[in-house]
Amino acid sequence: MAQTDTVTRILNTAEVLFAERGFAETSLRNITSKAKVNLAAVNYHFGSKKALIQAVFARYLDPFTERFHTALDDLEAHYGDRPIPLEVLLESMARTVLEVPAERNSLRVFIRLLGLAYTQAQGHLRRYIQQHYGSVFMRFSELVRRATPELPDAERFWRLHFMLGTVIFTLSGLDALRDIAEKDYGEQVTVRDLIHRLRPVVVAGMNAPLPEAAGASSR
Amino acid sequence: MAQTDTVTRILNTAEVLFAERGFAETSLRNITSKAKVNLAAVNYHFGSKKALIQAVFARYLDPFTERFHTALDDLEAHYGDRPIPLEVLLESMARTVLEVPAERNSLRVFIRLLGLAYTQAQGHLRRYIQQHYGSVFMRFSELVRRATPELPDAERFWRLHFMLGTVIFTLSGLDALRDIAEKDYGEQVTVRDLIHRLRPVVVAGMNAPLPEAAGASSR
Amino acid sequence: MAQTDTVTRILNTAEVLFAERGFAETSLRNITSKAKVNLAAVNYHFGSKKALIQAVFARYLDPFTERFHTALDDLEAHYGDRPIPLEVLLESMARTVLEVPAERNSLRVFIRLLGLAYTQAQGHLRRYIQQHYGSVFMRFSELVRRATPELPDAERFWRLHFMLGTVIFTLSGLDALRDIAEKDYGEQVTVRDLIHRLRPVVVAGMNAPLPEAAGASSR
Amino acid sequence: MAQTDTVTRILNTAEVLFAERGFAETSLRNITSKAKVNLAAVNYHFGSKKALIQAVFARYLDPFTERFHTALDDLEAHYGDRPIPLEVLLESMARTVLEVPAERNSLRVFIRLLGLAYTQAQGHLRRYIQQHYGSVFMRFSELVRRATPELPDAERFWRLHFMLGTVIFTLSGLDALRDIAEKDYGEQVTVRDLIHRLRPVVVAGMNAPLPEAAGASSR
DNA sequence: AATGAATGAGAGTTCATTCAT
DNA sequence: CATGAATGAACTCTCATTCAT
Repeated sequence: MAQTDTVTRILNTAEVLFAERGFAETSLRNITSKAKVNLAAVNYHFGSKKALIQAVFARYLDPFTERFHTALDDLEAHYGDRPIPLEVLLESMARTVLEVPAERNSLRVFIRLLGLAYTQAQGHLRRYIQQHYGSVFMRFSELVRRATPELPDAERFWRLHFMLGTVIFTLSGLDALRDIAEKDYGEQVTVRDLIHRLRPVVVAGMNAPLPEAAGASSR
Repeated sequence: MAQTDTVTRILNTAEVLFAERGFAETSLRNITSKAKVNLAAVNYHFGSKKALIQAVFARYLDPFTERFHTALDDLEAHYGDRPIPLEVLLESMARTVLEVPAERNSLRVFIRLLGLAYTQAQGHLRRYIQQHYGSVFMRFSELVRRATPELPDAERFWRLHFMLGTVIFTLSGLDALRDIAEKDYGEQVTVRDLIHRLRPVVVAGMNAPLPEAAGASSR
Repeated sequence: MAQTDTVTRILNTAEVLFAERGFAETSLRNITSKAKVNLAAVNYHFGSKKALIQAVFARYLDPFTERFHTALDDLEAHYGDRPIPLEVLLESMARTVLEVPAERNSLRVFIRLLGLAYTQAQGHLRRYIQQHYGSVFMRFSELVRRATPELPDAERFWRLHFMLGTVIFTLSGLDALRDIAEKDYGEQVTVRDLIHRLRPVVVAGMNAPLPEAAGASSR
Repeated sequence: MAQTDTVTRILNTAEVLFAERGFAETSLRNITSKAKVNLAAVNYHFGSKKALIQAVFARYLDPFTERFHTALDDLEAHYGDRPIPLEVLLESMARTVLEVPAERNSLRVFIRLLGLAYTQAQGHLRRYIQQHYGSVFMRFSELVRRATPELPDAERFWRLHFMLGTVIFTLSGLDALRDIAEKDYGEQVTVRDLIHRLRPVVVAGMNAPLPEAAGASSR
């Protein structure tokens, strides 16, 4: 058992390379040669490159989903019929996001992968994520709805995605930004620091005043 | 001159395909065949695929930079030594962003390209943008600094990028989101609507209270 | 014993797939997955793909050879020194061909396999068949020789193969032809019907007048 | 012009290898290395292996079809309303088959390819041939119908295919048979000799008496 | 007796780029 | 100024076979 088994080695290497360079730019040869594994092993164990990509995500999202459901169960048990405050919900989500990959010591990778999932043209991946993990997001959305009754539904929808963008975009582009920040402000920033910084911004964003009625909105 | 010349045809086609599928996923064959242009034409006119990508960006960013400088000149002339309010700065930027591609009728494409520039592993592109357009961003940053004197420098740096993330992420992932929004809330959303919605959120985010002192954070 | 044993399952599946798609186009994975058998089982039980192909043939040809020898024994016993008429010989062969796979309920598969053996580039198979089953064909040829004393030896040799071609080609390409025939003439044809139709044609072909002397033929 | 151009070199090599070993058993690497041509050239010029296979056929069938139509035109002009005798039709077809590839000095290859087209599992090829060359076969069939008015339509259909089988099977398996014939009967046989031998057999087969009514035709 | 894991070889295809014309 | 032809490299995937257990 001294040497990690092939499947794990592939997954570990793949997630790092995917996160660094994207899906299309990472070839199976890159992965297998770095993982010191036969080229055919990917197809043997996963079936295809697409399936490998999905497996990389599943390894993060499966435990995340499970824990997040549990966390929400606890919150609902505690608050009963009263709505759970927005801050608490966000806090709970953030904590779960931090916990899961912490064990694998690669939060950065996880976030970066999430970013890629949104921006890279991997339709199959978007479908996969929606199918397998859509329900937990729906549950969270519904709780957010109860926490922000004053927001029109459409507005809340968009703001959730605004905030999603804030988080994913920042964290997934972290490497480049971190270099600049370090040079200019002498700070060494971890993902945890950023999440700490993000919290008030996200809350303020969600609670921002409604835009004035669109009035003579052009074209 | 009846038929648009080769270079323009390539640029027009390339920007659409890049925006739709990303850089790596768009082959020169895709571009040249759709543009009805010889395969070798790209290398002939631009030298390489990388140079084509940069040219696509330059066609947007050159006029943008010029106009934005002008707009900032006007503002500075008007406000003199007084700091320009944050809302005004953001408003000015938004207007310029909207104006430039409006002439080419492809705001969506522009935004999507910006998103790709950040998330796709095109180091050369990031370098190119920083080299050619870094100065205008620096000027804008400095003005924001004066508009938000109470924010620590590092905090402002990060918040600016948070907000950049909000905007680019949302707008560049627009197509997918728009489908959902339309189905669920019966809204048909344009980029302009979204910018309208984004404004209060961005302002609130920038003005959010500072995070409580991080305590003995770090990883 | 309720579940058929591995070897038989492999043979059953292999013969069907080979007949449907040919040898090269049928992979061991196709066979083993459809047979619900381990991939390595083929190599374990048969040694190689070639050996499997031969085994598939042997399962038909061994009983065929045995019965055909018996049938010819009977005929020789009955006719003594007199030559056995051509029609009788053909009839006897046809009956044997029909009997053997009838038990396995897959005449079509058998014929199709025979066709493949001739047309697909499996040198090893041709050699195998010739080695193991050449003698019964020789015996049959000799009887045909006595039944058609007026034919020059070379002519008889070729005509036998002409007729072999007629039969194998028709029956092994049956599926495609059957579709056409059914559509155009509203007939639903079985292999038995075709053999019924083939008989007079084959006899007439064998008894056709000799070609006029080739004159100064050559290529 | 000293060295034949790439496309022709590919076609020449491909047709020989296909004829020798079949389609699936011949790799593009086989072809391009033997033709001393870059591997990518096949995809560049033909698009895919399938398209190459079709091109190989078209190079024979296009001139064949044209000439055969001309030959049938001549016959119809000569016979007017009277039916063209079966022997004349077959003779005309045989002559055309012999003429066309004679110029390319590779009748054997052509016939072998035809055999493969029927027996190898290349659905696309069967479709291609039917689409492009179905009409000339239909025209021929109709003339045969008028030449054999006493035959029921279905019977004629099947007999035509019987005879097709005779010819294609024999000629395409020629190499193996020729070896035997040469050893046993000291003959050296050319395709032309065989066609000479085939003629009376085919005619006799077409004119064979009808099979007795199927009576108690079993399953 | 049987199998999951692994492997080297080779398949067809696509790529950005180059070059002679 | 422009292009058809060509190319070497790299791609994902499938193959029959082997081997430790």
